[in-house]
Amino acid sequence: MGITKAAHYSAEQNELAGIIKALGHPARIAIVDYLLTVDSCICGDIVNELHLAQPTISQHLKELKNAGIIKGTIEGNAICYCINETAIEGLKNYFNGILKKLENKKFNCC
Amino acid sequence: MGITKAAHYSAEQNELAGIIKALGHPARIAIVDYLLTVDSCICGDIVNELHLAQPTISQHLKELKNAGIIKGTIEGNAICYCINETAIEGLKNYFNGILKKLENKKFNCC
DNA sequence: AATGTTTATCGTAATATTGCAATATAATAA
DNA sequence: TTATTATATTGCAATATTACGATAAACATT
Repeated sequence: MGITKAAHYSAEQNELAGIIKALGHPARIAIVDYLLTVDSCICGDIVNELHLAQPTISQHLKELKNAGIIKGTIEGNAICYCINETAIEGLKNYFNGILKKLENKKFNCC
Repeated sequence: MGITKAAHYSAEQNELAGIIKALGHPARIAIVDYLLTVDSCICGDIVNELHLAQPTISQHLKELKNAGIIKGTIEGNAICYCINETAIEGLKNYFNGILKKLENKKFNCC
């Protein structure tokens, strides 16, 4: 990013943008896709699934975790990552809220 | 962004990440917020609302438009921007789909 | 035609992101 | 203890994003 002026926006706008930004990369969409397909969630095999080096995956996982989109717990040697349902619900509600506001608008002219 | 390897992901993943990324900035969240509050959508006053210079706003509007999140039509001298309901529905459906998949998963252990 | 108004584009500086090799850390296995 | 395995961190090069001043383009008004 460049020089984002976070101070100009509300806390809600900054937080929401942060969460959404975390999903705004195909690798991280792919990680979420993958977490949904596997029934176990010991997820070292993400490195084999995506064509990215292990440090790169680790970095993407960290960003998803910081944004609250995934949760991780230590499972002995490995780490268990899974999707944080609450965060996804929050995003669904945000977009649903936009749709409801659009219904109440007098003009959405374009 | 750095060196994103778009070729490694599916067309759906790339497209979705692009749309989501467009909303992953507080200024663009604020623009969407603002478009929802005004009943007219002649939107030159976005420049007064957000604390950003006119070229910066124009650039953000362009990105939102490229991503399909807003639509713009020429209204004489000015331009009328409004939210593209279809795109928002798509995003809502994506997150709703994740929630449904989570319900069907045997383990979401974390 | 000349002026003003509104939005877009260009060029560029400052900063952020992406990806990876090398290395570190932490737990397990031999 | 010494490997081995799994994940994280560091450091860096390549690239992308953000913001803005200057300017252009398009239309409206006088």
